[in-house]
Amino acid sequence: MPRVVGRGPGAPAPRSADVARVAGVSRKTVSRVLNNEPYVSDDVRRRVLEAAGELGYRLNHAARALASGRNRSIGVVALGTAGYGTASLLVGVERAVRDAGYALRVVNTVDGDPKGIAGAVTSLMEQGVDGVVVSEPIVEGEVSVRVDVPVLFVGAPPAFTAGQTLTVSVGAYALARAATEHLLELGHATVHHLAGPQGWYASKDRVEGWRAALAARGVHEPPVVEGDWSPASGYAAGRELASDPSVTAVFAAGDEMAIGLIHAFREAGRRVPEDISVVGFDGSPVFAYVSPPLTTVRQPFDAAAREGIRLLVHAIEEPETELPAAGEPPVELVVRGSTAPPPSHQGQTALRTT
Amino acid sequence: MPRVVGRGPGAPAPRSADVARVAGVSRKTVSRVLNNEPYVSDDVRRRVLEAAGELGYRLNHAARALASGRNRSIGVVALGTAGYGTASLLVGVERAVRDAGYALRVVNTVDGDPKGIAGAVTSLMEQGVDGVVVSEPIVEGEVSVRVDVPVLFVGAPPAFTAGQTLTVSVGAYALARAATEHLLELGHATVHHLAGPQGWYASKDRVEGWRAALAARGVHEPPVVEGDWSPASGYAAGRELASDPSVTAVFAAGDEMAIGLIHAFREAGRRVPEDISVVGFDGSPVFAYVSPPLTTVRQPFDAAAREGIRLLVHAIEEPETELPAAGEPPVELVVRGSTAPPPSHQGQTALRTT
DNA sequence: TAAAAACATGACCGCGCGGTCAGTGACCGC
DNA sequence: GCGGTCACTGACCGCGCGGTCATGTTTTTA
Repeated sequence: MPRVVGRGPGAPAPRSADVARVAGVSRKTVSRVLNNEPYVSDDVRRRVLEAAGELGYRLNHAARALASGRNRSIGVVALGTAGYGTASLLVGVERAVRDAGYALRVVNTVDGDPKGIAGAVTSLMEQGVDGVVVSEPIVEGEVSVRVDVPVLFVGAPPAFTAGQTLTVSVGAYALARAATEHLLELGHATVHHLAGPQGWYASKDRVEGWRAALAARGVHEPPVVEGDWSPASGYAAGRELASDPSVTAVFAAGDEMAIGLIHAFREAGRRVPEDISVVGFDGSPVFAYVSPPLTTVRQPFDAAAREGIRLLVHAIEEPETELPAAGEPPVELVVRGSTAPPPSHQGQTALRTT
Repeated sequence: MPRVVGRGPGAPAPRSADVARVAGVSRKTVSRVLNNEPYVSDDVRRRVLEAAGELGYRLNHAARALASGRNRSIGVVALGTAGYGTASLLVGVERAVRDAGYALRVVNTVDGDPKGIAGAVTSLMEQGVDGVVVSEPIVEGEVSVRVDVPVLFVGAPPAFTAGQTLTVSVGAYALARAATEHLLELGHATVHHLAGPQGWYASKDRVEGWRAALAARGVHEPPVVEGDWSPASGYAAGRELASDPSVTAVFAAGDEMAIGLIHAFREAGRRVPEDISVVGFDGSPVFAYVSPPLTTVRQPFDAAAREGIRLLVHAIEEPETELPAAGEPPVELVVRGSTAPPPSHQGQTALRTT
């Protein structure tokens, strides 16, 4: 059973001066050891660390931040939903931030509303962060925030005006294109697209990747259907699309929307994948275990988070030097059971047994 | 498009003294306004806030923390997975913490390993938090950490030894009992249980709720099958259980495990819910859209987070007074399509058409 | 009309660190 | 023996705020 040991009410927390006294060195030397500065012998370093351990000394980050002006912490503006995508990204960011030796502060926004983002960023600036991460799904609209630290936009196009702003791609364009091409290669005449909400960058990249794949084959581009990432919105879209017999393949901009879509198709008597193929977007592992198992493209959340934090930390610690270029992440298509050739190509496979 | 406006390199951030100068008041009065202390006229308050807005003044939390000893921030030890449960809880905690006027610091642990938790708590203490939340799924084992702030355990039994430790229930026992009773009421002779990993509190409560429901009806208790929360482990368990014809109802300790379970049953030719009923645990909305739609019990993440943070903030701000008692959250059973009477009761419903 | 409250000032301390500076040995190679 | 690098010491400043104290100045109340 986890046990929590209190310190006892009367004992004040030890300070670096206490450590110095116990180790028999000067306070400055303790500071050198704790900050890995040079000109400290191994023997003294060991003694200082021993004394710190003995006393249960913990560095006071607030005092350090005040004195040095550096906080060793990074703030993230996240979308306050429990979806697989946003949660994965947050987990990846936390790990990358931690590995870089920084602490993480989180502020959620209820939706991607620009005012909410501005407020969240302001709140983070007050808390004293050295850098800010704005997590993938952000909405268009003017957001003017005074920021004097580098800002990383995950999954946004690299087109911002002022300040130290960075972007890291999650490869959404390429993933959307790969998903669409997969369906075209199976023989579908065209591919419909169930997109995310208008104005979200996350939606836009996927629409463009889908569009590019269709254009490359000179295929007719059907109108985009719009959802809101929720399975319910996928279900609603599916009820519309099911009534159109020309629909044989749909690329959904999110796994959960794809699940709603498939449910609506089946309710309408359209089998998946025999009558209609569906590809999702994200790569949630659990949808390998539904029927049909969902074909999807995997977003490289961990890689994007690591790469993004690498850029951000570089911008924080060495603002002068050029930023190392970020490589595009690999495209990973996960073919499972929700995609197949269109009905017209299925004569020989004898799937019409119902 | 979001625009980020930098401050211009040469301008240092304004301080409270600058605000005081512009507003024509003393620095102490500015401090009073910002901390909502009494003895400030409305007129002065307004002038101070105007001056602050004009200068783009932002309070320096590090300096405040150093001077006052209070950080106005709460740390969370979370499980570093992207599952619906953990993500929902984190979102709920973030909102509750923010509403209480505190900032949130997050540290993930790779698994529920006690050493990891100890390290995470230490890291939070260094960062200077006024309270710590240890998120639901923690493992047994001695974890001795020096903590001098209140600690909230979410979903753990209220049995800790020292220090200011609080617990808040997510009602897992009652939910597990309700899930099991639902299956028994449908006429199943007994209910099997696919549990989470041994040693996790989250598992234990659910096992006990299930056991209590069986005992209350004097029903035989089959051996517990153990998974690791993943759909893959549910699938593996399902392959075992499917070979036993006496299995007609399973209560899984997580929605994702339930999904894996159902997949295995169907592969083995056992229909759900006609041959075997399955109930999950969590209430992820997306599983309303798979076939069969998953019957489950909804964990009150938001309510538990709010209640827990209320207790924690109370312990932080008024350590002397007694803690207000926490009410048990309501039990919410979501009956969907994965549960039905056992095969022996289905003669009249004509479901045997294959 | 006097006392008491409310409203505000200004000066100073200190929170626990990082940073700077001047200075001291001890060891090194030449 | 000389300068030079390394490994420290000790003293002091200041980061930006909260808190305390002594000292008013206005408004409200008895």
